Amino acid sequence: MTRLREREWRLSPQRRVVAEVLVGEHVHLTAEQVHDLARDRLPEISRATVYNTLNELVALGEVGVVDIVDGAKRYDPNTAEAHDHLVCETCHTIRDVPRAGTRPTVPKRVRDGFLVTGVDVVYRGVCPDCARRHRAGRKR
Amino acid sequence: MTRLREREWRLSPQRRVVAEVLVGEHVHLTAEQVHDLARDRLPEISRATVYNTLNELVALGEVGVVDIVDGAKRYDPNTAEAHDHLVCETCHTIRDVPRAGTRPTVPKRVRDGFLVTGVDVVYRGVCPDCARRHRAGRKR
DNA sequence: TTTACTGCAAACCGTTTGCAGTTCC
DNA sequence: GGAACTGCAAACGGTTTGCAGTAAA
Repeated sequence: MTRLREREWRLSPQRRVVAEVLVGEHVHLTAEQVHDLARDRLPEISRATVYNTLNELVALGEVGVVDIVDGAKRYDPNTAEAHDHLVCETCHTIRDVPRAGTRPTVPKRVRDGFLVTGVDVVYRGVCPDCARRHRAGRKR
Repeated sequence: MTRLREREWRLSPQRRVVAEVLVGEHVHLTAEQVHDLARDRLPEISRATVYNTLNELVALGEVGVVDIVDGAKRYDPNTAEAHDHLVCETCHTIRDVPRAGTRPTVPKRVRDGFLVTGVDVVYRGVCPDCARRHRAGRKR
């Protein structure tokens, strides 16, 4: 992540911190979460700079945007391998799902001149934690 | 659409108009578009009422929400048969895609206690009109 | 008559933008 | 030194909400 950028980018403390916050597996932070985490390391960083930096990282292809739940975009540093998402309808956490087997396709009759360039698959459900909490709730 | 509702709902001119606007095939209107069309028939109808009514129709299961492009939710009256969506990245129009063949599933290892209740598939690409316009643009 | 719905306007949330000041190269 | 970046605050687009008034049953 760091390497590539040094060739394209003016490196500022703010940008470094935003990039660092996004390192990891199964990371799908909202802009606000990124801002909070970034402020832990660099208290003066502004919301505008976080948004600007996130948009630049997206434009550079360094992070992806996941916009499948509750209004707020999530930023996903895993652009290396294509993957789908499994989202909990209750707590809105997201789990990455590696792609396996055949991908769904649009039947020829329906496609009809439409150039299809990609497919997004989103699985929805209830995560183990929320399922447990829900069971506990009923019992009480 | 009308029938079911009469058992659940207080029927007002505003609500009737919103419901009527949403009748049809391949209908994926934004709230604002619904408001505009509704005003053609009932000029005094307010934005708030349109939003309230749309939310009620969604809660009743009479219409679905499609939230896959450019910030604004689309309202989809086709809840009878499950279908996927094909969206043009350029003009943001949406085409319904009937489901055929097998649906993608989450590998057991990844699922791991997560209860999966649904899968959304979104195909992205360029519609014939936009592709044509794009070609014309290059030629010029 | 009563309860539920409407319209208005203000509030809201996530995000973007204009601008003056600052920093990186 | 100059272009590029930052922070602030205001503006934005889509959506929701509080409230006083109105209308469906």
